[in-house]
Amino acid sequence: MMQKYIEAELQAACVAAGLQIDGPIPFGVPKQQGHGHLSTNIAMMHAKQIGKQPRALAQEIVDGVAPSPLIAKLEVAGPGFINVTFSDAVYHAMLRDLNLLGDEIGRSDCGAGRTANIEYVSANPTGPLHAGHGRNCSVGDTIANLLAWNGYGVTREYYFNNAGNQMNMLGKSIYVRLQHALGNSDIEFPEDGYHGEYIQEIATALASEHGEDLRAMSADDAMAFCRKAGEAWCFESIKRTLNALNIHHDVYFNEDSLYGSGKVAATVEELRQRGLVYEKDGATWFALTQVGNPQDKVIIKSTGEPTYRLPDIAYHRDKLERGFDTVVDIFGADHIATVPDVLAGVKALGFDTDRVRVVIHQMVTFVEDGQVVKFSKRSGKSFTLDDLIEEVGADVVRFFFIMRAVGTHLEFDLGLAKEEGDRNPVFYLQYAHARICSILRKAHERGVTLDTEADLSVLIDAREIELISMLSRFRSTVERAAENLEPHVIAEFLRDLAGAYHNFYHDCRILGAEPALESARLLLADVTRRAMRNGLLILGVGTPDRM
RNA sequence: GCGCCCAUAGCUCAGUUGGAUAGAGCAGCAGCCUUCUAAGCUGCUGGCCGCAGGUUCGAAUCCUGCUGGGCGCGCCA
Repeated sequence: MMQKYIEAELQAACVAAGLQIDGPIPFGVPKQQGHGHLSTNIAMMHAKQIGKQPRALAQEIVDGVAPSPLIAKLEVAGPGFINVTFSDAVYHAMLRDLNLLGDEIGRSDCGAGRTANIEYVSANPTGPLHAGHGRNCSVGDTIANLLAWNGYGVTREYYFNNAGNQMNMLGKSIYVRLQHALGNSDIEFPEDGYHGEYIQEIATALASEHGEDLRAMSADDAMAFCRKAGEAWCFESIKRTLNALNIHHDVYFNEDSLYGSGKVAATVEELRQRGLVYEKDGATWFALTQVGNPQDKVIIKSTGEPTYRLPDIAYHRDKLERGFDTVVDIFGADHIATVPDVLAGVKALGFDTDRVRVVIHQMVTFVEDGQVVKFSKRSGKSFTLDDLIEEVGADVVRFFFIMRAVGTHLEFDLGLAKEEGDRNPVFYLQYAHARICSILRKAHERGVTLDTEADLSVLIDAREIELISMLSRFRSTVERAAENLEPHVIAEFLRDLAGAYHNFYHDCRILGAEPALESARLLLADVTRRAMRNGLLILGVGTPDRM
């Protein structure tokens, strides 16, 4: 935002100095105080090609910029940086512009006219979501929010399979528990069955509600009944959990529909026509080695059933055919193996794989009191996402799961998450928001009203300027986070924003200051409130008015 | 063995796509509330950016090779 105030001037000066510049001038925000508000290395980048010393070239450029009331200082520093220090008036102008954005502050239209499909969660209905699923849920939903905030038409999608072996095993597991509940204790529980407590819960419910009917059924019918009831139970559980996290999908896509529509068969056929499919050992293979992948993979088993790979390819093709400009997949690191196969598949079918963006998040470790907490999905003592939400709250769950870069292993500190105090980073942000709301309430009580026309030139404290500077970076930060599909960038930004506000709050008295100053500071606080609120909304975290 | 990810302060992590003296939080130490929320603020302590080379004006960042850890490598998803 600051750049537009200086870029044209510098561009002209560069041309005058004999530089050929294509594209915008690169700017950075110096981290060091005393290096100005904005910095460019343009002279260092081009010094060599026109045979000048970097510092000399930088000086030449600086000399070519006409004095302006907007620029307080323009100087050459270090090996050849050009540092720009704006006058306070620039910040006052920026704050005025930011205020005019109202509740839309932080919103961008850089994705306008484009559509994006984000597929996340996508757990099969074989059980409740476990705590580790929280990362996929939170990352996916936050990315969807980010794209929406940048103007994309966003579709949130959940892909599931309710027809495979896993579902049969779910039905069988429930069936056996049910038989036990009905008194047939001689049936053995399947080796690789689902051991979770919820299986027992479902079985007990079925026994009491449909015991007589089930007794009358054949084993196959009863098992099918159990499978169906199990699926319904699991889906209800999953949706309830997602609801608690404020996650709502637009589309639930059933893998099964790809068979009904003939898309799976068509995919095999088209790959075959391109010479990428062959039969071996009774199975049908996808010749991935022909497109540069390390090994061929089975897409239809000798039993006639497809492996997950085939419908996955058909599914991605379907998403691309639905016309989304961008198709985003959110996968855990344990599913990384499918990515090259699926991409190779859709590429072989003639689609541009640049439209597909795969976010792979690393695994989560839960830690308490310095000890790693071990949970095994099959042990029966699983740690569900519901348990986690109950323990630490939905806001903390969402925030903790997105506060680290997706590519790094996430250590989820349960002790820290449970603290409702100053050590907990979520509260630091919410506290800043609540504090501002409190002041606005108090101002209202005192009859002090928000004045959009307030004279902002009285804001000259370093804390005030720093806070405005932070606010001015909000939109570009949201754009960058969306562009790179990096939710944690927002969390980092909001921490800095909250810090800048707390500093301002501490040093600059608002209520009771000189009327002009009070008015200007109140406006600054309110713009900060809206930015903080929108940032928290992007993260799907609550925005309490008081704490 | 092969593929992907990671390695930065005692701990957990940032680092604006290659910039200046590498930053936060927590932990530790020392301060700040008769005034808008102290869930806050200020200061101090703390570093071979895993190791070794390379690329260039300049590398935590890019390339190569190691070391250590995570996740995968199925006619499971």
